[in-house]
Amino acid sequence: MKEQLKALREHLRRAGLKRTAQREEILRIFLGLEDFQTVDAVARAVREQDPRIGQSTVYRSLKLFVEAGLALEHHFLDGKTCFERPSGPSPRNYLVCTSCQKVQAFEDRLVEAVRDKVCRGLRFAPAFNRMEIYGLCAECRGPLGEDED
Amino acid sequence: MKEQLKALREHLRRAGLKRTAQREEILRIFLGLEDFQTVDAVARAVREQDPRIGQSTVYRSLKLFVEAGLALEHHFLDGKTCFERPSGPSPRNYLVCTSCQKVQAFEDRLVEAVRDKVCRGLRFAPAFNRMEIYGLCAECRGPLGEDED
DNA sequence: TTATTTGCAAAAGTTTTGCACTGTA
DNA sequence: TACAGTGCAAAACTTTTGCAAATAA
Repeated sequence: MKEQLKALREHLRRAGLKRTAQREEILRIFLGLEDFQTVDAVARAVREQDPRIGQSTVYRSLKLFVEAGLALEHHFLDGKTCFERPSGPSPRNYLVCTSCQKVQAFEDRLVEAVRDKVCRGLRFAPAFNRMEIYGLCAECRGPLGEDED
Repeated sequence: MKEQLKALREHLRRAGLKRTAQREEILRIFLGLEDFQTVDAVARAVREQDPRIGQSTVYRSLKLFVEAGLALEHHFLDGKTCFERPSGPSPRNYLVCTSCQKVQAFEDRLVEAVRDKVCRGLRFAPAFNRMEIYGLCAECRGPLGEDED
């Protein structure tokens, strides 16, 4: 069984919520999509596979997945809500291509070093942080060998 | 005359747009508010001072200010649109208090160092970047002298 | 004069909610 | 059985747009 399905059931059990076919179906479909989909895209994919599932259930389930740690909600530049399927401990740092809109996550412990330095100076107690870099991804930038940097 | 008003007029002139009382009035009110207000808050403040100004004009003006470089649009954690009044070249790095919702900008050239390092490795051509740190601000954290870090 | 801007109200898009019915525990 | 979850449609928000009247250049 998929670990995420297991995690969902565990979360439901602990929270005293019920295990339903819809929740598991929506999770399965969500996990099968490309990463960083909008609610609408998820809802359409769900409707395609099972038109009997209502869109409010999709909204409610995605929110549930966020609570269960199975999804992360984002609002990049355009403000549209989209959801990430975190793989492992999430770095929460992103490269967003302004041409093709693709998002890729990255990790770099220097980010946390900056966070600690800044927070110490301002007496800010950090809970979590994120860095977003907007620009052109390797693909949109063109073939290798071009004048770079 | 305020430099921002000058900048607005200059932008209008260059873009072949018209200088109107509403635009200048909304700018004045916007500049007088606390930083990082939602559209709705700006619209309410405008309505308070001059009920004859319609809310679509507020929306249109804020968008104009963004184009003119007089405002920056943000979507922090909750996804709500809010606007910053940039002072000087904007650092685009923020500390967001999860208790009182206050936002403070910060600058640290290490952020740009991280950006360059990451982008070089992934052939990503950065246009701009931002870092957001969520947690408790000094004020919400409590009085000085408490157990810190 | 002429094209832009405004205010209004309607429309469009997104998310939430009330409620009767269904299904899980 | 009891209560949470679902589907639907309506409501609540947020933002955009069409259009006639007003206004800047």
